[in-house]
Amino acid sequence: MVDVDEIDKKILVELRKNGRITFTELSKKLGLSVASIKNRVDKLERLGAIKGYSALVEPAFLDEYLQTLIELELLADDPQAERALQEIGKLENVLGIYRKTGEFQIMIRANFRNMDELKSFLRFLSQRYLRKNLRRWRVAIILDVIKDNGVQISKGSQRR
Amino acid sequence: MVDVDEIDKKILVELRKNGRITFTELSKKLGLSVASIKNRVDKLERLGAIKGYSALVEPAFLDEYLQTLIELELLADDPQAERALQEIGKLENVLGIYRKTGEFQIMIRANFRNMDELKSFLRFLSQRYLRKNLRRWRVAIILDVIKDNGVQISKGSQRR
DNA sequence: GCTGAAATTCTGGAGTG
DNA sequence: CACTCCAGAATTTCAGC
Repeated sequence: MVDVDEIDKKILVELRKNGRITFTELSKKLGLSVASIKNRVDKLERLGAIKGYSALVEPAFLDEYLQTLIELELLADDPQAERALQEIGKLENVLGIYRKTGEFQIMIRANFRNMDELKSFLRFLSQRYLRKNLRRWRVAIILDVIKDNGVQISKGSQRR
Repeated sequence: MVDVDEIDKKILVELRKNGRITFTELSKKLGLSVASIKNRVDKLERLGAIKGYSALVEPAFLDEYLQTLIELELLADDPQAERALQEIGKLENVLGIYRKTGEFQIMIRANFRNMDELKSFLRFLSQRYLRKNLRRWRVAIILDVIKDNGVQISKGSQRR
């Protein structure tokens, strides 16, 4: 990775741990002026090293009582499916979509208000988007989140 | 969820999409004064609705060329293992740890610089932490991230 | 590239209806 | 709850090194 030095990497590590840290704090931690920190963060965003920022929201507060990991086995990687996944990614309750190795090539992380919503999502997936391509799926329920996106979640946080 | 109304939920949704949005911008989007937005965000953090903030970092910029999903099958949920998972969560390259249903009860999302680092992490898991408890694991390589933590990632971003 | 300093914008508290 | 007010911080821009 050209254009990115050790200080930049430290900035990335800090921002992954705390996405709302101020440039002022960063400048104290790393011993650079605020202006330099800003220049570097701007550069990192421009280079695509930082894709965005996100708050880690406890799903229950959005009435998302069901956290799931859904794996999909597709028959082929056609561009159709690729586009379908982009579309699915626009849904607010879909937190992550990953292409991966293994029996199931796609992993979706999605939250739902209840079983009915999950069921209609699965119906939606097969009917609307991945009609011929989707061979089977597997759903796991997330029982507890210990760490998420680089942020350690306090124990027993799933209580309501 | 008592204490959380529709406006609060909109705030959570916005912050999940953009964790660094200013209160001023939020106030424009939602038609409330800046002070009210701040009061609400403070409340949401206090209530634990917001667990933290994170930047989405393209792993290659941290020399993390190997993105993985590691599943663990544990023999029992003893408190030992619970503590071990907390410890593992302190590692910077471990982005997520989830307890879940299914054959494998734990899913870890972790990034590595190379195969050797992955191998020593797996050795570490079984030797150091989960000695008697760990029955087996399964590793999948993440090939592409389409959406992550509520933030859509531009297509073909995994190129290098 | 980094810096300090000025201009602008945002945040955090106190207080009001 | 939501609002205004305002002091103090943080951010942004820029000239100079």
